[in-house]
Amino acid sequence: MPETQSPAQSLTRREELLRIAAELFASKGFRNTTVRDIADAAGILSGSLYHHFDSKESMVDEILRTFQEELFGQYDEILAGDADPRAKLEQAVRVSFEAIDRHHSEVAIFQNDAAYLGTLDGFGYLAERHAQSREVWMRLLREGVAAGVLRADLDIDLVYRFIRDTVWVAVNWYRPGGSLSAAQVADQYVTILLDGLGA
Amino acid sequence: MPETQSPAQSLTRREELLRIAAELFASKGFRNTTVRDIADAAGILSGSLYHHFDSKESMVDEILRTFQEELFGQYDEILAGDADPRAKLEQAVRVSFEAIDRHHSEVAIFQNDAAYLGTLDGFGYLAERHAQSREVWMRLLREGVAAGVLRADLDIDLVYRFIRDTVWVAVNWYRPGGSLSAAQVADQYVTILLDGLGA
DNA sequence: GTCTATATAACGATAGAC
DNA sequence: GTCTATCGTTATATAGAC
Repeated sequence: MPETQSPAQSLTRREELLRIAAELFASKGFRNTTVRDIADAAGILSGSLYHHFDSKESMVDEILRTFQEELFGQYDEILAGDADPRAKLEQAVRVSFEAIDRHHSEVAIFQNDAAYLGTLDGFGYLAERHAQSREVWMRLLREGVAAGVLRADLDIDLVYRFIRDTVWVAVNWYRPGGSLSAAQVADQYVTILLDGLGA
Repeated sequence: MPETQSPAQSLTRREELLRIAAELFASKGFRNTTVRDIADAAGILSGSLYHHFDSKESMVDEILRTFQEELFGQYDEILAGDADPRAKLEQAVRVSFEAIDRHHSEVAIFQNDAAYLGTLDGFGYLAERHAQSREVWMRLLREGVAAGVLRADLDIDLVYRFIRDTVWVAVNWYRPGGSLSAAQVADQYVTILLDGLGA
């Protein structure tokens, strides 16, 4: 029925183009991906992309906003839960690796291009999300120290950066569907973080 | 003496331009830094840069080669030393943070742009150095497990990636001359890695 | 929804004057 | 060693035909 395309079909085409763009942004970087790259991968010409999106920037904007709404919803659930401090830290690490597994492209774009994108108009929410993420982890760490399950002799800001970097940078080598599952990686990371490498 | 410029003076000007370029590559990324950006920062016009260098790529090539020769020389010294396995791991972490402190731009370029640069002709040594770095850390870890100072129940490849990522990604927030010295950061990272965060 | 065709700007790099 | 001037290419984005 070419005359009466459903909204669902339009949405599907739009989402398909966003998925293609996200994979290219993730693997080559936002600046290093041209609209011609995206159009080629989609089997159309570059000009045709502008029927669906206003600009290249609006594409990455939509990709990142959708992903971050889901991720921070999960962090909020952990904070609101009634698990003990050590379990909450473990949950936060696991949720992060699940995000790397299920939204690999989006995490890679956020990890590798957020610094540049944050300088553009309309991307101020990236800095807000960054601050929000810091608050989540810092609160988990402070609760852990207060409860006596985390050692108190370390610089807590440095510990935050250690965990944040360690978790998110894994997107650059972790491959969904590979030999190690996200849960397996998360288990070992939690072990190293909380118990250390020492025998 | 304008007629008889010494080699030292030419070298100084060349090194000054490389330093300016390295800072821009590090803060904005290689692809996102134009030759006009470099020339502007140096107070000359873009065409004048080509009196000193063949291309933008040859500039970053010279920056990375010089840095890596020094860094891997230090790793080799650690491997050849007679310290115990745990001390060698500590030394490797400290040497890495000293590199972040004293060669901040170079480390940032290697951390952020090596994946792209490695695809270019003439940059095959980046992959070689990457493999060499892996061998250094894997050898240190295997010796640690064999000596019984490191726990043996973890995936050693995953531990390698954990340490590598954790150490080098710190270049994105560490600032030379800031409130935390490289040695202080290295001390706390070694503590977290070997002893863990658990109380 | 895609194509043809093109506007406009920025890019890396070059040639020759000074 | 730098400047003037510009070439050739590629980038994002647009206008209108189909």
